Amino acid sequence: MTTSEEKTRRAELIAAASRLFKEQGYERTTVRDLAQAVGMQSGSLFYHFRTKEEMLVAVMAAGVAELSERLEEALIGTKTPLDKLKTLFRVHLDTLLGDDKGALSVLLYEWPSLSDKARTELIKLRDGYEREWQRVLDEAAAAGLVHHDTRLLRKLLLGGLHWTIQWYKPGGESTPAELAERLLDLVLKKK
Amino acid sequence: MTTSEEKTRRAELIAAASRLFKEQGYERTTVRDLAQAVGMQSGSLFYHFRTKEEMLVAVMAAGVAELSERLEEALIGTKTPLDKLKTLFRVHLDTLLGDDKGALSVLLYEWPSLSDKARTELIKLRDGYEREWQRVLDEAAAAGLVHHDTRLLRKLLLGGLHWTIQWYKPGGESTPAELAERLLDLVLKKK
DNA sequence: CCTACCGATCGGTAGG
DNA sequence: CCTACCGATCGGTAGG
Repeated sequence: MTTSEEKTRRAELIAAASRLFKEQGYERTTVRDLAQAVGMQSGSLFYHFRTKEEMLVAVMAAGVAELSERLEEALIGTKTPLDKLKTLFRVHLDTLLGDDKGALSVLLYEWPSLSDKARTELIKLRDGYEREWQRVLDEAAAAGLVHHDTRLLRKLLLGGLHWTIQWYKPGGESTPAELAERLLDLVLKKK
Repeated sequence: MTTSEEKTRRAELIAAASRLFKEQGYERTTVRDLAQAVGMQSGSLFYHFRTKEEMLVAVMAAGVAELSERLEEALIGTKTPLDKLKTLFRVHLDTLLGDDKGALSVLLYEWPSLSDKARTELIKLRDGYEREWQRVLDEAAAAGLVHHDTRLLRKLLLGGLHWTIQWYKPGGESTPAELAERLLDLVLKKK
């Protein structure tokens, strides 16, 4: 079926765009780069996406969707507030530093390239993920595990985790999972 | 004297570039934008700077220099480890969120636009600032104020502080100085 | 510092 | 999805 082939091709383009946008940045990636990465002519891109920006939106939406799904799934098996807290950190860093194809890092760092309309749309999706963080942090604070100013704590922690991609080197002293544990330890009031 | 006039003009260009690079990003700012901001023709820019990238380097170098000077100056009047810790947070957020013309935020977010050569040069300057953070954190840890894993703590905190510019809104519930205090409180083991 | 300009490249389109 | 192309814009330069 043509439709399913088109979906596959579209998915390939999103995967390639994730990688290229992460490596080179959105602005420095040309439509010719993108087309070449999947073996088509640059004009053919616009059969799948109306504009280059639409590709960015697709990448970012895929990034937040994957992250939210992973977190939701990982939280299912958890019981204690501490378990949930650990899961928050681990899923975030595994996705950002580990097996992610780049969509999450594009989501974090390419906001300035979005139009106002697209930004508004994506903020809604991102807020869903942050609300999940807020819920888990509130529960942890109620259990005395972390500081009670959970809204600010959420911002500090997410910022700190987002920033790991600026300095983390794979194959170094810590895996993403180990790093998650060490970072959590920095803000834990008791164990 | 022509020389001092040239210096003034160069400083004006760096100030304009700081503002424009912060507002629009380096890639989306054109040499025509930059020239217009100081009232000259676009070709005339290249009398002051050899390339557009040289302007970015100048902005980033100015950003880290100002930040380091501010911190050094502010630390002079401090005595206790807690005082020094507070100064660390306050200077960083005052500069980033307050009166800064934009150079610091450009410094933080435009690394991917640099050539390898320029990046190496700027890393050295930035490392000086981070070493100062490390010293203060080590002293605070020795006094039992913060977690002993100060290297990772430094990364978490600097990341968290850098990220504030993504969500902080001037005129909101906290001034940069108040925010600094609240954030420090999140990682303080005792007071 | 201006004038006048250039080659390269960009995102995107028409027609098939 | 390709071919062939376009107008706009980009960073940068030569000559004064």
